[in-house]
Amino acid sequence: MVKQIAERADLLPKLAQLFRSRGYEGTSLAAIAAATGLGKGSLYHFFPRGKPEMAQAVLDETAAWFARAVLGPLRHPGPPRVAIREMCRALEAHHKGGTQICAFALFAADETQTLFAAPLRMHFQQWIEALARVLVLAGRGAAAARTEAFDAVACIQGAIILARAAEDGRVFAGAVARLEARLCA
Amino acid sequence: MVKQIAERADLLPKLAQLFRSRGYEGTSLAAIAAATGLGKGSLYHFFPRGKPEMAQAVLDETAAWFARAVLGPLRHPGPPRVAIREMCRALEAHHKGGTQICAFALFAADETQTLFAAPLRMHFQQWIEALARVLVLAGRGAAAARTEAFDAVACIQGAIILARAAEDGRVFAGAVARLEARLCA
DNA sequence: AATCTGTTTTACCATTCGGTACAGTCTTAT
DNA sequence: ATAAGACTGTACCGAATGGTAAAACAGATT
Repeated sequence: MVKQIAERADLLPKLAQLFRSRGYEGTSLAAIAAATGLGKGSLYHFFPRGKPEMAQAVLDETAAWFARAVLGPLRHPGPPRVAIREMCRALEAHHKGGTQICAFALFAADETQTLFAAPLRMHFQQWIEALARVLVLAGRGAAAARTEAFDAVACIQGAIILARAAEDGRVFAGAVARLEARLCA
Repeated sequence: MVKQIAERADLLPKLAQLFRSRGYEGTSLAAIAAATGLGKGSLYHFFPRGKPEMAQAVLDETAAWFARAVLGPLRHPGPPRVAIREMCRALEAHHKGGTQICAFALFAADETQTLFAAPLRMHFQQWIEALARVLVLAGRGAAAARTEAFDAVACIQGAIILARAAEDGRVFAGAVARLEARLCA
């Protein structure tokens, strides 16, 4: 086995940061090459199908993180408030005060990329369902739990947008704190 | 005065639709020319400074609509629940079941367009403040009204994202209905 | 030393990008 | 009638786009 000087996985964080801060269309291969220090040829060695494959890889990695850091605690048996707390901590860390937009929300806004539609729908659906189940464990009725879970996820996504517009990271932390209190009530 | 065959204002709806569905970077002049039926030369007649001016015009028009249809009722003296109802009806109509993203949210996600940062910040700030004032009239304390107004706006923005991801307009209508009930409680 | 494999570099391609130049066509005022 | 101004279509520009081809390089294996 030949030692890999650079690995695909090493590029993903920088790729994710680029896409999340400038959008899919707004991120050029030249910008990616500059940010990673690799030529376009090298990029195509790791992602033979180009930019769409890079975006897909970012989405896959984000989905993996999300399954581990959010869905995991939510689905794990245990006190509801612990699961909710872990979800909130993970979100705060991932979005860094709301300055980093959700990669899924980014592609949800862009309807030209219909190839991402299915994973997107699944992502939010799984999130809402897992959170609703926790809320049922916390004593809510089935229907109320589902609507409350939807509103909670919506509130998170909206708070990221508002935090970016306000250019103030504290508003995101505040929104998450209020959400946690509301869900644990 | 020479009669204007086409007016700038006539182009704005199509421009808004393009930007809102494909993003700023994702909307090319060729696409705009095709959608409007005008050549690039004609477009530059109405918008001498090109694409940024077109986006600015869309933002301005959206801001005008928003001031009329949302801020107006919120600031008008009258029963709080009437103001809230008018806001919700206006949002439902404007976003057409969540299929049409908020033009402001669109540019909030894209940090490359820093020239839109100030209007963006003002837009959401004014909205939250106006709604908070209505909630104070409805009996809330000042601090609670402000956080509740923030969460309400965040919930709206997030619901649009979720509605687009789910490709189901009903979820947006449901979220707005729940919001109205919550605010009027 | 020669080979092999994975990686990087460089140069290049066709297309599209935002934007410009300008000739020409309308409509209206004089 | 004619001049002036409002508008339109076409052709074009340099730069940047996403993407490709292949030579060159490095490290391990033989």
